[in-house]
Amino acid sequence: MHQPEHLKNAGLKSTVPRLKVLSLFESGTERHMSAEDVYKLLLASGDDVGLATVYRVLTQFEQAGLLVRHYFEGGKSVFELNQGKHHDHIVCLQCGRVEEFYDAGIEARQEKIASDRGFSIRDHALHIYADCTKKQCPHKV
Amino acid sequence: MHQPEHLKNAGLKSTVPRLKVLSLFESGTERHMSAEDVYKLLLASGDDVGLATVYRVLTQFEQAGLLVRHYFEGGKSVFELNQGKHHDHIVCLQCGRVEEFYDAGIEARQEKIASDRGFSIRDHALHIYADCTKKQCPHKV
DNA sequence: ATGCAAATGATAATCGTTCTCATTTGCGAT
DNA sequence: ATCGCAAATGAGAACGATTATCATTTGCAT
Repeated sequence: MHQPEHLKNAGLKSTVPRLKVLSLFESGTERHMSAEDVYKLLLASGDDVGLATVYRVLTQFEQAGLLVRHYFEGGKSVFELNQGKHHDHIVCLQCGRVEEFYDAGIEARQEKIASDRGFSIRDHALHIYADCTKKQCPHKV
Repeated sequence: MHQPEHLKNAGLKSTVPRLKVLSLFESGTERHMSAEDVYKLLLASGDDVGLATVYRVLTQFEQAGLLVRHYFEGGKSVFELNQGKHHDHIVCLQCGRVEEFYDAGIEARQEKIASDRGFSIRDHALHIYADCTKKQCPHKV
């Protein structure tokens, strides 16, 4: 069990709600979760943390670099464990499933485009919205 | 004056609020505007349309293909005239300025990535968030 | 064990957006 | 022109996601 170290390293004291949220992400049950998702999953497993706390903790984890926040279409933001390596996303419009990808060529071209125009990139988001043509895509997640 | 034709072609009857919103976009004052931006600019120029109407009209124009909607970070959506040619965006984090770009190589790679994984692209959004290094970037727009 | 700053949770508040519904308007038929 | 009515509007309520408030609880250094 190394979660407390993660929190300590991030300058956050290890409290019950923070440990629960972190281990939910580390459990790998769902890689991409909204605040609502986290809240409901915790409730379902008998741990009751307040919704406000979930929001606070997610934001703190994002600032601490433990989680990455994504703004997908539809308004609500989604979080995932920060595993160091940047990647982009394909979101299935049918089932909401999120798949990750990385393409060095795309990354390189973005850098060139930005610098050609006098910008220095701080962040970027490439979201592909698509229909997955596989049959394991029946329902909304 | 050809706005009424645009509306007619889109199957929308030409009403005062719709014409005002459309000509605001066509005036080129601001290329990218949120509902709030449109509402305030119209009020400022003496035309008072209701906020609800602005939202409705923007959504209708999007559905009719007259406008394109973008979901940038920060939650609120932003609209721009649909000029047929797809492009992506660089958003300056300092001044909020939005610059457009198109890169055939990036487009092609996206297609390949998606089809390799069994997805068919319906839409995509590539947003680069950056600092523009030029001096004409003093303030928040 | 003790104290206190930091964290929590219930609730109110906020923000962008959509809905409701009574009133107004565009426009085809007269 | 003008009548009639479906469609559109506007004011305000409602809504969903998120943030702020604040009294109570908790982690943890002493």
